[in-house]
Amino acid sequence: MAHDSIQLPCGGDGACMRCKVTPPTEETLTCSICAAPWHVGCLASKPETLASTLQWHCPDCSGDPLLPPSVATDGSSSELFVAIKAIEADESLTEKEKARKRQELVSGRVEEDGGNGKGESSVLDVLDESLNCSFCMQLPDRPVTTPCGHNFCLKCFQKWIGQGKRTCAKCRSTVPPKMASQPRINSTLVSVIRMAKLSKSNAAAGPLKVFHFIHNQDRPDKAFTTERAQKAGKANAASGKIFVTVPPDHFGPITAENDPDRNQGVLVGECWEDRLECRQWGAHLPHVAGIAGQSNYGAQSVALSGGYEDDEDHGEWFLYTGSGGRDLSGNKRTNKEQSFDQKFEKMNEALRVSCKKGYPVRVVRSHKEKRSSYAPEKGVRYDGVYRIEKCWRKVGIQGFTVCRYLFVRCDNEPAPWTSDEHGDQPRPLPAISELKKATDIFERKESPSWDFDEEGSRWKWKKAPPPSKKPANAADLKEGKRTRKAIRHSRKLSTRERLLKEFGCLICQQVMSLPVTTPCAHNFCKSCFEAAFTGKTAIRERNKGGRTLRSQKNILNCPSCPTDISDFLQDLQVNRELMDVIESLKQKSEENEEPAEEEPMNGLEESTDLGSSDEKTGKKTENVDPKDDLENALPNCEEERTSKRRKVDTAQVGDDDL
DNA sequence: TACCGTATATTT
DNA sequence: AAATATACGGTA
Repeated sequence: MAHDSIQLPCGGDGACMRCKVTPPTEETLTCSICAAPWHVGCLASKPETLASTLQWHCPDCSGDPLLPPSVATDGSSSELFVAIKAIEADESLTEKEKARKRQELVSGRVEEDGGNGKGESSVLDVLDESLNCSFCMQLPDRPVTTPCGHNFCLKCFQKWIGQGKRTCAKCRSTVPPKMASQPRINSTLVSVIRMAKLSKSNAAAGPLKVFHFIHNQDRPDKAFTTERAQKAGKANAASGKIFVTVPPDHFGPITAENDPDRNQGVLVGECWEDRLECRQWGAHLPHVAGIAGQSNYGAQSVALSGGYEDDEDHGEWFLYTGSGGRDLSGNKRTNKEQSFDQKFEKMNEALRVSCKKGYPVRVVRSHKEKRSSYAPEKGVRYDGVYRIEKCWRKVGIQGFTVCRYLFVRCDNEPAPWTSDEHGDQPRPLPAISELKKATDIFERKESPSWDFDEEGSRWKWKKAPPPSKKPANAADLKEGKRTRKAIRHSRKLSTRERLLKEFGCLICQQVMSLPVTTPCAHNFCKSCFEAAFTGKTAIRERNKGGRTLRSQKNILNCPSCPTDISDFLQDLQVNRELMDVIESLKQKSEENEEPAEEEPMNGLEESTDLGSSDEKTGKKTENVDPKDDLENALPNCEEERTSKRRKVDTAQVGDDDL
């Protein structure tokens, strides 16, 4: 975790890691998110108000999540400051209790929720009771799960690790090095928590908004152009039909109007197998290059694929590196070695134009980015739009100059890794320490074209987007016929049922019993999980096979991904917190047992029945696709999508067709 | 690890 | 209009 800030918290011994002094209590400040203590004297900016003191977020945490809107009142923060100190000094309290007390102090309430009487609303309580992160006592933000089955916020966990701890904060089990260095976000929990929150906030309001994670269902009309290309495999394939009708120089989200096939647009969280498939949905058109743009017009999208080691990903914001500086002679497509300096020209200039104008830039993340906690584990995922707030040049890791860009998220839909019900709100820019050594610093002077509209509480175009210079994809215009959208209805599931559905085992697809969570953040029934390894011993002799046999340790892969989880298998721990949640949900579901009216669940064939005379090869029927229902709970997280299964989500009420 | 079909921006 | 340069892919 490269911390950009030179501000540092106090270490395990209480000494400030920056100035090395152990500050007195009154000079320490505790982060309300990660609970780490900081030396006030070493902070660049101190909270000024009472409220902000109580809700103070440390530089690590505040660089990223929303800061509480700064309160205008000045204040004698001292009293509350003192109150907090008192709590912290109270030896009779456990850390947990302290954290809770702090929270209560801050919020001035004992427990959120309370009201809303209806049984439905208390699903949040169910999660709350079992799943809370023991650092901040909130439902985990970007939840990560230790092999011992305890759930924390990513940031709280990283903070803990950053203090040199290598044990679980809850049970003191050892945290494996891989988990410490590359914690994976547990997407099932992300979805479930968000869903629970949504169900609460929408209890009285309109239909529940669910974020679909839909897999690309069609293949290109013409996947290959030449025999040779076909033979050589996908890497050499022509990219095929573009399904959306936006022009190639379209900026911003792709909306339903431009998605004739599905009429829903490209939603945050959508995943594709590879860059070619991603391209077909228009999220990022170049199938090799990381930047889509034109130097005199702007950049529409970027990919984070781990190709540039200077990149630094913090989720809602990241530092991106320009392209070029590499020797591509010899017919190479990429080259890890940089051999000359980058300049603000071509694609790098295009990015600078988007910065200058404040255009929204679509961002996709690829599984190839291994250093980021926010990368999908497979394929390519659309993560929404970001703005480039500033750019500059600096000497990169390899010693040559690189162009740098600060991307900050500004999308109306929540990012795939948060459980927030809403998208971004304007956030303060993170402090970037490398700016001190930067040259050619460029910041936007004019007001951004894409900006937050306070009235509507949404991001939108404040100035007209630049006129497209290219024709919209004509492929779809040829047949005027609209795809008939499959009608899929199912009986309306209660919130609890839908939540339960999220807890599907990745193997049996039933609601998990005795759930276990792998270090790679996949969830299974304990029995299914174990069954997947029966007959495979932890020790195996490898007499054959071309390789030399080195360690005796068997490589046992997660059933959902290539991660070696043999260590995890050795000491299999049930995720009890998760299990408690499931049990409570089940129990309450049965209690409330309302006979739901069965509605016909019809065919949901995913629309391959294009009205046109397409030579659809009718392939892609690889999946038996058990019509979904509670029993066939398909987890709907992109991280969890392992096969070509299709998510059949039906939560939207008005999703009928023409 | 080597290698190549492709798409597109930019230059000729 | 055609040629060239470039690109954070993907596969055997």
